[in-house]
Amino acid sequence: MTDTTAAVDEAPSDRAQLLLRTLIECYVRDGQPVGSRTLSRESGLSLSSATIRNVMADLEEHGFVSSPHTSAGRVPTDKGYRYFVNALLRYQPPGQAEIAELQRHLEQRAGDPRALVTAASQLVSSLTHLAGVVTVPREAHAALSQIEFVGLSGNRVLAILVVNGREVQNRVVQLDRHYPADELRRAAAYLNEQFRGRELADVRASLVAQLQETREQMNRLMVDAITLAQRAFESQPDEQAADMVVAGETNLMGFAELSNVDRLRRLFEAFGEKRDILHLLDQSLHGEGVQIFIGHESGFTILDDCSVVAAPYTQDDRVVGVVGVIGPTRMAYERVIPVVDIAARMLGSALKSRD
Amino acid sequence: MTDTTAAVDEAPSDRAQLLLRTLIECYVRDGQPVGSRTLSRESGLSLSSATIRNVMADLEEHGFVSSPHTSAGRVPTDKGYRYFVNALLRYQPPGQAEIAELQRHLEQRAGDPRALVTAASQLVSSLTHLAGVVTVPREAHAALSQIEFVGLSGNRVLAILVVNGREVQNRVVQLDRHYPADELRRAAAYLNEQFRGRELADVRASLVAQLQETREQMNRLMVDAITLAQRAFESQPDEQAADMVVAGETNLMGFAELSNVDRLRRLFEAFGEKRDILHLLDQSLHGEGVQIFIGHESGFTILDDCSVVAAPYTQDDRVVGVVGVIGPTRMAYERVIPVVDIAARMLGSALKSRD
DNA sequence: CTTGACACTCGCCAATGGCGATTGCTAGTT
DNA sequence: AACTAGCAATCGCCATTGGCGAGTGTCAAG
Repeated sequence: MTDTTAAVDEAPSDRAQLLLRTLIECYVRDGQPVGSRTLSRESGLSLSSATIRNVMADLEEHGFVSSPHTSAGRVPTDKGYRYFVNALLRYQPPGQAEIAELQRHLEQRAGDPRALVTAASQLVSSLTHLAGVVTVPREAHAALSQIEFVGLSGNRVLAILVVNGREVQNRVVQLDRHYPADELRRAAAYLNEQFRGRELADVRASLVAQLQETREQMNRLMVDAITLAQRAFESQPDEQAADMVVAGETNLMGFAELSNVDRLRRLFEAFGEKRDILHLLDQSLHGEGVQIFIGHESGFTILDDCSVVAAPYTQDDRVVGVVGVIGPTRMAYERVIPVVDIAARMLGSALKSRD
Repeated sequence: MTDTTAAVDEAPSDRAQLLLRTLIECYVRDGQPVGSRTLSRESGLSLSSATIRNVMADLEEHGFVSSPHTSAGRVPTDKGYRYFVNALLRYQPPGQAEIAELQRHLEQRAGDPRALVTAASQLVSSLTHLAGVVTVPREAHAALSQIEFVGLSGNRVLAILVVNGREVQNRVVQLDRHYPADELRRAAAYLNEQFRGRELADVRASLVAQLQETREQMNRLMVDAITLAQRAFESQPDEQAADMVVAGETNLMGFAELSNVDRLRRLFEAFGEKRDILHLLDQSLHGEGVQIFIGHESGFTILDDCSVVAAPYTQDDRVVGVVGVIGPTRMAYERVIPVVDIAARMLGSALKSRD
């Protein structure tokens, strides 16, 4: 323990760091365990393979690499990747052409959040050759621009909410009596005057309060109008439930480490059920900047050989969702991370409500 | 050629038919080539394996079965399946419980075509353990119940079309001048009075005609109203583009014959691109009842070891879409076909506009 | 027409052994 | 003290081998 090399545990020497980086770069490139000979060739250091073997033994002892079996080079562990990502990574941002393409595709869908999210998912997927995952924006910041009612058959009323000046939401409400057209119009006019520009959640709260208040005054018409509105607001649209858009899942087939059909199946089922993945992405929602879950760090065994790179994106300076990619642990982090980062920023600015 | 058995080419004897049926049933059940011994046990006939071998040789000569290699039983060919489906099939309809479940899930989504289609896709998928595919209904039969306009910011107007008394469509139209609220209201009132109950396509045609007519009278207000309406109708909503909903694709992983990751990948990419599959399903649209494409019959090499079972479904006696499943050629046709048939009927009746 | 018998074919599987890549260790070199 | 060359040992990979079993085609006898 009193070694002159001061192996302070956890902190590899400069040389070991360089070798770890080279090893990971080779392994990500070739997908095969990296031996000491290869490393001595590719590291740039002029060291013999024997020396490198010693270093590798240290790295293995500290848990940064491991050998699948006796006579097969070394492979990075999750801990190795983690150290690499935290300390050794040399980012390699996408070229101008790719950024321009990203920009172009997003710009031309400005105004339609759903289309934007789909495009963002496809774009990060195609730029990284991994699976793209983007959660749909939360409507946390939803200012009511306008509300209208349209009577349907059978005591049903269609409520149309225009939110943030551009997004339209429909909700069909089943009522217990028929509301004639002019009553609907008056109710809408009242609500528009009263609540225009306020947050949806805010509006809902006010409605409850007003209903209480007005009911005591026994003003029948008002009570009905407010009841109607309240019904419209309480029926949370289904799409409101947290959701996400996945793109390019098929990119994940063909990675040797996921070629186990059974594992692949469970992974795809996780994409389909969305629940676990959404839960994971939620964690990035509260963080800042790009976040990375390597292998077991995600906490879901389905993602054991996968990493998730995710970044929150904003709408008008408020975090409303996450854009990310899912791929094998062995991914080109130096290229993936900048792509996700940029995509999240661009999605944010494309979502900005500007009127 | 002057054989006493009168092998009139193409028409196997009764005994051969029975054996072909047994062979296919065994093969579908076990997934392994079926030998003469197994067949003599399972066919019910009291024939020795030697006799059966002779029959199999005939069947092979006529192309109904083939042997993967010398000493491995026989496997049905596409032609064998085709004959089986056309002539030998003993349908095995789903039980009451399953039908009730189907009914229940569809009923409770009545009125929301998109949800119905999704549910139908999931249901056929889970009942057959294959991939479910359902095209979204064409809006061929779309009677206008009501139209309303809501002014948005920046000269944009939201047109709300209520169709078939229950379905709601939104279209945002960008106009070249601002339309005040009362003008929008008057335009809507006019259109409702004029066109309520007519087909959308019909309405569109009338609008063009009227525009011509009215323009000559130089009635500015009318022209603007009709122009507005026309804009609303011409902007075909994107969702109108033929689309489909796939469910349970992951069921296809795990079938030995598709376990080739590369083939699986291309199959999944075909699901994602939708184009080819939609094209195939379109063919069922014009047919009647359940239609079956076995192996190469689909014409798409991606589906070479797959069969597609599809049936058109109607809305108010008009064919508007197709419900189907995609699975390996080796599927339990006797169970799958009735399920698809029933699902298509039920989807049709759940879609019926009833007001 | 059917059947039992027989020779033959061929995939599957497990055992085998050589090859090559890589490692840990040790003794020697700088 | 750090590095290196050399060496024995390990182990996966791969092709070969041979035995086993399932199945086939054929043929003569019933």
